[in-house]
Amino acid sequence: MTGLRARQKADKNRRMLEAATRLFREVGYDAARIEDIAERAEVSVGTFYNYYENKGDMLVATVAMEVEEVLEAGEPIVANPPADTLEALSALINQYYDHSLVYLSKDMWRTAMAISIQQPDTPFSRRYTELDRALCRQVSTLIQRLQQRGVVIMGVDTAAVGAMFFNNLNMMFTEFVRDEAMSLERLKDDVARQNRPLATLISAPQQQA
Amino acid sequence: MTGLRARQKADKNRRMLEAATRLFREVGYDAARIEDIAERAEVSVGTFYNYYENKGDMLVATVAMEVEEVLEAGEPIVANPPADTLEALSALINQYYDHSLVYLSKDMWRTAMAISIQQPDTPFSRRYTELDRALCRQVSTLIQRLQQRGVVIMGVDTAAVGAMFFNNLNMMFTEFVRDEAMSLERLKDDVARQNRPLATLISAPQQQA
DNA sequence: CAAAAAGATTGAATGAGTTCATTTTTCAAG
DNA sequence: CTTGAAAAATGAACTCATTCAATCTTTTTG
Repeated sequence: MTGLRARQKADKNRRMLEAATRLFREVGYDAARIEDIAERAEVSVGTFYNYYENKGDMLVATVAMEVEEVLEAGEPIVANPPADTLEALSALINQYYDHSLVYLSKDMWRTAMAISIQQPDTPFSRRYTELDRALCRQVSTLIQRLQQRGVVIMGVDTAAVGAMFFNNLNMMFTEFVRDEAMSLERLKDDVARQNRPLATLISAPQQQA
Repeated sequence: MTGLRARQKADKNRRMLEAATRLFREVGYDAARIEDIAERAEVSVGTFYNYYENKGDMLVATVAMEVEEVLEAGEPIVANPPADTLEALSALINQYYDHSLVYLSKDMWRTAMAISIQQPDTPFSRRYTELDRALCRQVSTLIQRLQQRGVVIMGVDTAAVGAMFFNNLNMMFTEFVRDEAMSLERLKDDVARQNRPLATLISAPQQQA
């Protein structure tokens, strides 16, 4: 059986994560004070800092959970994509976008992005970066899959094209969370429009019916 | 003649901007205390806050100056670009990148980007966003110019393609400032590689010599 | 089981950004 | 030259995130 100490530790960690996630959503990141999080989790402020390097670390931890889900939800689409380049891309990307606001608010995204840029060497920021890489690879893999199926022409550098699509969708998502008034639909439309030229140019000519 | 008050105000603002810029470069953003900036500029802390909403606002002000220069430096290239799509793009983009570290350190860039994401509604953040838009338009204009000269094929949505190139170069620059170890050369090479497929696909066939 | 070592917890103290009631300076009217 | 009002400047006080020396709990050792 696991030692008492290990169990207590896991339990405290769970309580803190839960308290923080709820508080972040309830009052926003800035207004959620460490003292409050600690109180809800029934630990002291000092204990919080034994588990997390700083306040931002805690937020990035919750974001990482979300991105992992997004990544997983993308797999079936990559495994069995629509037979049209732009449609396949949109299916994957819109899946990302639709999932993005399930657990997190725009405010939380903004803060998480800001932290991952400003403190790139904190453990959870590194994890965030890794997840970004994984998403980028997933897009590249989709292109590669389409190439194998003859939807995308041969001789295209799938890694380069995948990176380009990904950087574009990522940058546009950043713009989306920065603008509180921008809707998900608007985001999807804009990105689809931007993707169209490259998607069309790398596509093989349509088969006749 | 301008009133005494207006002159004093302009002078104080200049002193604060100068003090802040120098301190940021000397000791980094975090270590530069408002108290020190105020002392160097020979004003009180309170006065600092009469001119700038917060510490980050001051940094974004200095960044905005830098971006304006970059934008200006890009104009001659757009006016008279190399006759090859990828070369023209690289010329403009590398100009951006080379200029980026003249006044600002990676640390300052990271902080500025973080602020512009986290507090998008502060006046200087809005200016930063505007400048980003202007850069994006500049890239689109370059593509359009190449199209007019027959280097890029007709029927390409230059705004969409320009946005894609820009979002890619911007995202890659973010990655660059996040990674203290990444060199400018590495950044340029990576971006050129990513741009190649789209640049090639939108290019008109080479004229025979 | 006792004692020592290792691991965790604690919360008061620290320090930096930000606020705001008060004071000082400038300007315009009489 | 007053004087009242508007604008600006001020710095002590406040709010939090973060630290750390002291204390407590669990585990290991003899």
